[in-house]
Amino acid sequence: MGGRDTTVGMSLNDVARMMRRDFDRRAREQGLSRARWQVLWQLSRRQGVHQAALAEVMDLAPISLTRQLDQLEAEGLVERRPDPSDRRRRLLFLADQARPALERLKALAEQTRARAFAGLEPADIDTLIRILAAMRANLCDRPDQGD
Amino acid sequence: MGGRDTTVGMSLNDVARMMRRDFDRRAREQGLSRARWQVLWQLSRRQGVHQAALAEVMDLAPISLTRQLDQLEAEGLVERRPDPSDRRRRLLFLADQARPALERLKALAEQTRARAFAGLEPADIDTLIRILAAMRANLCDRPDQGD
DNA sequence: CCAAATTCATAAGCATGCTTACAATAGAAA
DNA sequence: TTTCTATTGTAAGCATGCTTATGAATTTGG
Repeated sequence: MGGRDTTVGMSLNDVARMMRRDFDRRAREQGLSRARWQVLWQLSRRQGVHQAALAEVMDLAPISLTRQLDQLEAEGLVERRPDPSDRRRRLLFLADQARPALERLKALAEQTRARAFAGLEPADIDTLIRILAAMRANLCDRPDQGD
Repeated sequence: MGGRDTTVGMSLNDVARMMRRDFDRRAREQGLSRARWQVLWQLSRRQGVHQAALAEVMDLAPISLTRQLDQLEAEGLVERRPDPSDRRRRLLFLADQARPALERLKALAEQTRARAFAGLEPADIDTLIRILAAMRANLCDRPDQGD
């Protein structure tokens, strides 16, 4: 059937989903979804980016980010300011008010990580990192490959 | 920053997303999305399951599966028959008409797999399989862990 | 400098997942 | 048997991603 290798991809997907789900379950009690937390997390280290650049970094369609930002701005967790040098742009800033939630969620991510990697040798984790980096390089851009 | 390990989880998620995206791009030209293809694929090896069981296997909420099946049934790719022994249930069958598409999509999945794992040693792939299995076991069920 | 092409943010509308709620049915308890 | 409980499939409505389209602003070519 040749399905074994195909199954690796599925397993990868499964495990990624299980990690997301574990984190979501924790984050939910904090009133922040993963999607929203990731915006805050990226923003915390890129104060002043404009939306298109942040969408690029997050590998999200700009419109998808727009909607998250609408919500986060309405809740006072994010601030959008006009860019004086380009009136199309809006520059993004993390509101100080978002910091505590950000820290809480970071701790939750650590819990999920700890659970997922429990019992694995550091060497295994290093190997995983190396494999994932190679796979990422293989899959980057160039939409015409595969055989 | 302590962020390195958290980043492994993110990388895993990223790579899984990149694989999904690569496959989606290929599958799109066939008129079948990943979500729909996965239903057919699972069904092909589980003829006659009922919906709740299939949802369980696919780790999907039953209602999510219901909608896919509505569509697939309307297109003649899936057949729903009443279960004579339980009138609540509807048993699922893959229509013969779905076989060719299924085979095509399986080939596409193989292309994505080949691209993702290009240049990796078989030993690395085995390691990846082992690590993913361990992680899966770590993350299975039991919603109260993590520290 | 002006017209054309590009970029930015956003809207409209679809796809697919979820939670919650419900009616029909099956099974267990009495 | 009758009643209570659990299971099955589904509806309604939300969350979050996407594609495609659009207006405003910028950049580029001439």
